[in-house]
Amino acid sequence: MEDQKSKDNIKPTKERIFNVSLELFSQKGFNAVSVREIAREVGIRESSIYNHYKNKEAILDAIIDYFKAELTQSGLPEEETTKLMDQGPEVYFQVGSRVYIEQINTPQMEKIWRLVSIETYHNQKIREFFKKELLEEPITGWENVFRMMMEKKMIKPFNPRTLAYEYFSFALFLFFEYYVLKYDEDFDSFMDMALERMGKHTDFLLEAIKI
Amino acid sequence: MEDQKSKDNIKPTKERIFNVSLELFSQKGFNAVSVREIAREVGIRESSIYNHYKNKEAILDAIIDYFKAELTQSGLPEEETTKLMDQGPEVYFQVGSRVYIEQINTPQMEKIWRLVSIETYHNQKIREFFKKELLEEPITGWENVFRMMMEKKMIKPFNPRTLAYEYFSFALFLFFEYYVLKYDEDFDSFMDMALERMGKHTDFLLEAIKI
DNA sequence: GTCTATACTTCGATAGAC
DNA sequence: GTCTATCGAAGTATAGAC
Repeated sequence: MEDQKSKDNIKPTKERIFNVSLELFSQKGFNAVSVREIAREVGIRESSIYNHYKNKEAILDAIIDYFKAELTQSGLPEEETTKLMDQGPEVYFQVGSRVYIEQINTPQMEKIWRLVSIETYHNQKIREFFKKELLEEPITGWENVFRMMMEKKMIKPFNPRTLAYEYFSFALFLFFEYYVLKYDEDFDSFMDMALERMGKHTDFLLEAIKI
Repeated sequence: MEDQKSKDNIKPTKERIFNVSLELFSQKGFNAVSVREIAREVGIRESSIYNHYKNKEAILDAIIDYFKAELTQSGLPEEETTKLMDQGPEVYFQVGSRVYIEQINTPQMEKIWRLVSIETYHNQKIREFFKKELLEEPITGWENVFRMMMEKKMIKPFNPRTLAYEYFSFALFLFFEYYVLKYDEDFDSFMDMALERMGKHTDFLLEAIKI
């Protein structure tokens, strides 16, 4: 099997610019990476970058677009969700969140998660994306899950939106703690850590609300 | 009463540099503010800045030091804490968190909270500060609170650290949502929003653990 | 599509007169 | 302690030869 370098070298230049930029942006942040540095790492002159992307911002836009597309196609089919829930809330949280997390945590996506985390404030496009796709959309999704569980008499009656926040804010906290505060430390991956701690969190929440 | 501008003009230049820098850093982030811009806003030339601070980084250091000092002296006295807790967990959470939040939310401090939020990743000093003072120290503090409540048989037995995370991660989530995602929107202040939503969160948590 | 060369801008910081 | 003047470094981006 070829190593990463030789595999990258036969890829089109535009794709190599994309990969190198993502790697550097996710490590240092957008502003801290220069076009010169990207070009050096790709192995071309900086002027050649502009044959593939209009400017530096356009590279970031391409990364965000890629991220959006990956997220959009990662949802579970409706019928799978219903089938899973019929096995009870415990199974739903254990299996459901594992499947979901695995889908959105490829090595490529890990870098983009990191980039989104560290640039959420500095870049308006990323901020809007975060608010919509990583906050509002999941909260509404979990609100619906809790409402369904209530209708199926699996859990006690609560305000489903309150439950959604109780559940999901902890996930966002883990996300922030891992990607922003502790990225330099020696975790294996976000997934291993998150799954274990989300398990404890879910146990606590379920104990409080299940019938 | 004098307006802010004339009050600022009679202050020492060093203090005016501090205030202007804090204002600008908290709005745009450290890197996005130039020494020229600070000087212009203060009303002096940029070379004069260096008579008061060694360099741009030193201004940021001064702000962080000020922030640390304010936080250190804002704790409640031990006896007050105990007295409050003896009135039951509901009172403790309602009154205790209100007093605490009020102490650390002066207009000056709001700007620093914001600055810390948006520069946590980009600046190593701020990141270490965040991890220690705004994450580990409060978590340990709340862990002790829950342990005391358990010893006083006010709440059911749980892992106190788990409870600390259940309680405090929601606060950090609100903090992040307000200072990073929604700062440009029309909230009155973090406090009004946070107190109301922390109330709901605390009600839910207490319902789950109280005896 | 890549190269060399360079324009243009902005930045942090310093020297030295007053 | 403030000013004028200026330096050197680094950044984005473009023109034009090959």
